[in-house]
Amino acid sequence: MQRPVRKKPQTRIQKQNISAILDAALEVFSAHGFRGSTLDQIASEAGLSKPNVLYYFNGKEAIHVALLSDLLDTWLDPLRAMNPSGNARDELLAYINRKLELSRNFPRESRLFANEIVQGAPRIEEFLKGELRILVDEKAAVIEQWMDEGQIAKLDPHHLIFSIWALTQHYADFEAQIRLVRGDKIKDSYAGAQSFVETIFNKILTP
Amino acid sequence: MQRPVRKKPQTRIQKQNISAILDAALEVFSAHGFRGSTLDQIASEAGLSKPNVLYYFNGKEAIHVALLSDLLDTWLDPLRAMNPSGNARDELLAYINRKLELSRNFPRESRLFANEIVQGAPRIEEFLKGELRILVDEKAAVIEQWMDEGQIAKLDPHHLIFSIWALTQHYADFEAQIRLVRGDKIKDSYAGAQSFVETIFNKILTP
DNA sequence: TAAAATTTTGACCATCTGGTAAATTAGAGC
DNA sequence: GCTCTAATTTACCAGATGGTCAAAATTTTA
Repeated sequence: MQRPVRKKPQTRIQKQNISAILDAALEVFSAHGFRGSTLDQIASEAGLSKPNVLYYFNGKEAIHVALLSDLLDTWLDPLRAMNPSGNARDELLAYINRKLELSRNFPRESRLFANEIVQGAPRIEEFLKGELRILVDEKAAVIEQWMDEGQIAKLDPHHLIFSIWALTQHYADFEAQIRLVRGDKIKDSYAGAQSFVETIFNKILTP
Repeated sequence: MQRPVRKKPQTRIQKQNISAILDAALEVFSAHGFRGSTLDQIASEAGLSKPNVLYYFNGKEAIHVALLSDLLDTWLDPLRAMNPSGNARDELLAYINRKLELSRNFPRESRLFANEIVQGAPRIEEFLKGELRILVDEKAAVIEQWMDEGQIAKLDPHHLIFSIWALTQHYADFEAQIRLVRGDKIKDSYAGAQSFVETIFNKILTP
């Protein structure tokens, strides 16, 4: 009678359905937020019945938690990859590009995250003031070091990081606004975004 | 038997209650999104009973629409106020400061807007591709003119506007993230924000 | 102050939603 | 094929939620 819940996928059907549910849930949660999403929507999107979905997860909350856990893990990677002993400008621009790529390739994940934050981050508070904060403080110190060495312009390193987040995530999180304001003029809004963001950060970082 | 619905407030009680409801709804909607908010929450926050709230508005949707209408109107003002015959850098920096002030003074309104956009802007699509788009295109042309005159650096004017939105709204919309990442170190996160944003846009705009 | 109009309330609904239990079906291993 | 387990479905339920209605209370007006 042991449910597959909270055990790593074993059978092929489990792997397949759990991944279908998570993908469906990402679609739905990122578009409507946690409370705005229903199990019926997720089930239907996954091509399963509601009770069948609940056979694989202990509840709506559990699906959401599973999604966020997966996400938060990869969310830190781009910042973590910034190398303190590398060249300041190169490292920062590479970080910016990694963030922009993340927004381009995983817009649903970005919006899932955005939904959480806009609504006060009730479910990821611990992550933000724990892991993320430690990493940010650490990298801010690195950036400050680079500034002291004169490699890049002197700015508030925390605000610099925030500005990178703001600009890169904006293209995923506010995609609807950009698309509607620009109309059908532009196919891939990231094309221009990439070169624009690179240009302005080059200016920003120049001492 | 005529309900006060959709008539401009007349009696003192109407004025008072309608404004209490809108304020409560702003609080609740901006924190939980449309579907995440309940009439009970709004009623309780407004200090009224649910049927009493529905005496003043034709339903949950109507309250939301009323809020957004009020908001969208003022949302355009800062951009609209940009004077084509003024000095480019001064006008842009003034615009940036107006947007930042709006985020600082009306964070709930900003988050209400953000919630809408992140979730695909279902209720303000017409506004975005109508009024907003026209205004943006118009102002983008002005900015391009300034660039051609050599007053400021040549950049994609649309992306420049998006970057201003991204940076200024970030402080309101992602306030939770900033607060939790920075911890209790900082009292007013806007203090640093204002000078940071001004600094980097000065660099960005320099030819 | 009495009549008329406005405001508020309490009791109620229909529907939606997250979730459960038991029974049924499909699949894997032998 | 047979058995045991995994997977799926059908039928439900309890609580939440948006909304209604008529009666009661309050305010305004004459």
